[in-house]
Amino acid sequence: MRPTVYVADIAQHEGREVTLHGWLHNRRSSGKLHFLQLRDGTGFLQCVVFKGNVTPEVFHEADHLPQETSLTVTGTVKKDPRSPIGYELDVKDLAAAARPAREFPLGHKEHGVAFLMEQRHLWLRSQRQQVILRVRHTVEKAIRDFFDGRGFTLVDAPIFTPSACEGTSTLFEVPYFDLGKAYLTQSGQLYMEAAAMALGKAYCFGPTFRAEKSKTRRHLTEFWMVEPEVAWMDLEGDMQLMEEFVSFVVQAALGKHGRELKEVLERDVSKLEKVQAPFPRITYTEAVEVIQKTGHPMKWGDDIGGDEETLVASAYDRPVMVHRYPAEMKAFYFKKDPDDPRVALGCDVLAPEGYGEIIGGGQREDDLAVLEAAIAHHRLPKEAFEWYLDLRRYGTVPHAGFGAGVERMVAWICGLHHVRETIPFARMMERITP
RNA sequence: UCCCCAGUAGCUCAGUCGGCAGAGCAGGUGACUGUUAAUCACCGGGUCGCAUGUUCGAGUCAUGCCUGGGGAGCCA
Repeated sequence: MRPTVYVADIAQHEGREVTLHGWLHNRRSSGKLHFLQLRDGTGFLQCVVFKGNVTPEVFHEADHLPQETSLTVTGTVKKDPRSPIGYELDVKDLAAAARPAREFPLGHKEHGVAFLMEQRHLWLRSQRQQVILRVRHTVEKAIRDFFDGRGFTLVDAPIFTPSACEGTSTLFEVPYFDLGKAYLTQSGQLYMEAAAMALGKAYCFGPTFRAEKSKTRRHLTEFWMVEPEVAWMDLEGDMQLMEEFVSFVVQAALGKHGRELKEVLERDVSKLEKVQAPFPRITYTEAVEVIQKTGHPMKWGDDIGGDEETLVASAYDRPVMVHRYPAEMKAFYFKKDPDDPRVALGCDVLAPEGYGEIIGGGQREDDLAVLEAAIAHHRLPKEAFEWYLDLRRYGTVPHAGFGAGVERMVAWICGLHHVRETIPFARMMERITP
């Protein structure tokens, strides 16, 4: 095999004869010219087969190769203003490595969502899905870079857990030897609190599972979440961390994929350019007033649902931070506001353009007696939380953190209708294959 | 768990009042020296989701079921 040249590096080879490996993405013909669109994972390159430049056998084959044939092409790299990437390959020779055993199911016209999800393993080959997967990769790398650059330590949380972290959501149950039932994690937060008491600043980044029967564009049963936790941090510090985190990740994705977002995904990137800290902050109480002013029926104590989220978020051109929710609506571990015990020191970040909650977090209850009372109030089994209570028994400190959903962030950044396209193989209530 | 919608060719869909199963794309055979989802001509392609019922006759009407999609609740 000759050293492989990639489409992404094609400009370096102008005027030279090179060999590329890839797949036949599409093919057009115009008599004595065949146009082959070669896809190699790094980009798309038009290979021009002129009848006078190749053998009759090669010319005939070039007009009969099916879509997604794997092939090797040799030719001269030529500059051409008609090409979207500025270059074409003037083909001298080509050989099919493997013709498809049967017709490739995905054409270049429209397909329905259900069919595309059934063919997800093949759908990934489309330009659009390639861009989304690359943005996801960049988002995940930016997440790591952000925390690593601020002295956080990555601490992997367990996937098997003995019980619910929050006691509300439905969990996936699995048999666990002689110990009975285990559950797939729905949050690594409690473990990160333990890690923060050891390392000061810690975060976990991994899959999370929710067995809720949610059928919406914002839900998956298996999704990825990053959860930082910081000792000696209050809600104010936490909110500052949130806005700096979101800004960093969005700008990283924009910097690396701005052109693809614009050209392939048709994203209005000017809206992403505005995503710079600080973000607007309003209390839950203020949010309720904003919602009421729009004529939407709502009273203090009601949850902010999807419609209400959009009403609040659409008032700003940046993500909005809604803090100090009614304590009754939040999990047992949230610390109550000393100035108003009706509300918890929690904060949600709502993305603009109707993408909803991308972050949830806040300051944790650090007082042993108050936390014990909260566990009792929520009717949770105290035995299961003894280790968690130990964190308050041995040198308790104020601490805070949050959880950010990767798929919702990617969907927002890419401007997608549904989170299922942001994860390589989505797991949903009605789908577990491929 | 609840509400709404859809299921007809490989794919996307049309199918009127209940009366012979259709189109575009994809595939095949050709034409064309600049195509960008190329275009043009011709050809092949059907368990109308499943079951029961009404009817002389059901893709079409009724009931039930299955599958999928959208949303609510809940959440990231």
